[in-house]
Amino acid sequence: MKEQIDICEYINMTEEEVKEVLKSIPSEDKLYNLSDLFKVFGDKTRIKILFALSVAEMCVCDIASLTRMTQSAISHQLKTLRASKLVKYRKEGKATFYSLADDHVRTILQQGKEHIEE
Amino acid sequence: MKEQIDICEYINMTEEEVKEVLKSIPSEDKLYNLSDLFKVFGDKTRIKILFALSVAEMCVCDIASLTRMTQSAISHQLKTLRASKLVKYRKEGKATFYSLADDHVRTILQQGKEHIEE
DNA sequence: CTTATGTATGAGCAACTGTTCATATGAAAG
DNA sequence: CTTTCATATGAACAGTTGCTCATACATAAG
Repeated sequence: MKEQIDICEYINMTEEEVKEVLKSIPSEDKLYNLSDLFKVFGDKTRIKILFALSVAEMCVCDIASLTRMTQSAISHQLKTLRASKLVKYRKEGKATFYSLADDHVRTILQQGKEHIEE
Repeated sequence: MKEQIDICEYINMTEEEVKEVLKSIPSEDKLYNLSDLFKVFGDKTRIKILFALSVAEMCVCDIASLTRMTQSAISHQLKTLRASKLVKYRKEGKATFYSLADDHVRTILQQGKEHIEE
């Protein structure tokens, strides 16, 4: 990231607009967290898991069975989903049951679906 | 992706639930498009651009200036954003002006922001 | 104790991604 | 025509990612 303001000769905006635009761009820190969050949705296996969990709580082997993925692959991805707080879990004997953490997940998936279906 | 149904001895769900879960998982084709869409949001530079454009239409050099990125980097990313139909553009003389394609973009960004701010 | 089952995790590797650099294209000005 | 400015794009390279395989851990059963 270089110092690079004014690469073009003029800016096609009023100073007022420039201020507003700069204000609208979140801090580096938030941008980092935000892009990290969306990266999690950017994988077929993980959205598959999220769609499945949006219906019912499931244990790891259930998820692996129904998504037709290996236990290891699912376990690795659940770790990612846990880290982003998109799923929560509870242990019961040998099994671990996962479910969606909150409703933002459903909303984001829904909006995405609407966008591609247009 | 291997044949891998029934990796565990029993499924902890009723047949009814299994059916519902399988119904909730979109087709491979849709999963591909969906994860591709979210991948686009999974990059700091691109969300920066989207936040900027959510305020005002801007030309490439404006975006580069205000996001403090090189013209080339921005141009490459705008290509990605165009491909996902998240931005639209119009040419005017030497310049190309970009703007947001629709409101799903704003909603998705907003929901993401809410999630990380909790 | 030993064994079996469900889950988690580290290493390794192929595939993908985002940037830089060099260059091409296209429109306006001289 | 040539030059200049705004934008687009291809190649190359470093960094990242998601899988598999092997293995470790934890709980339950024998």
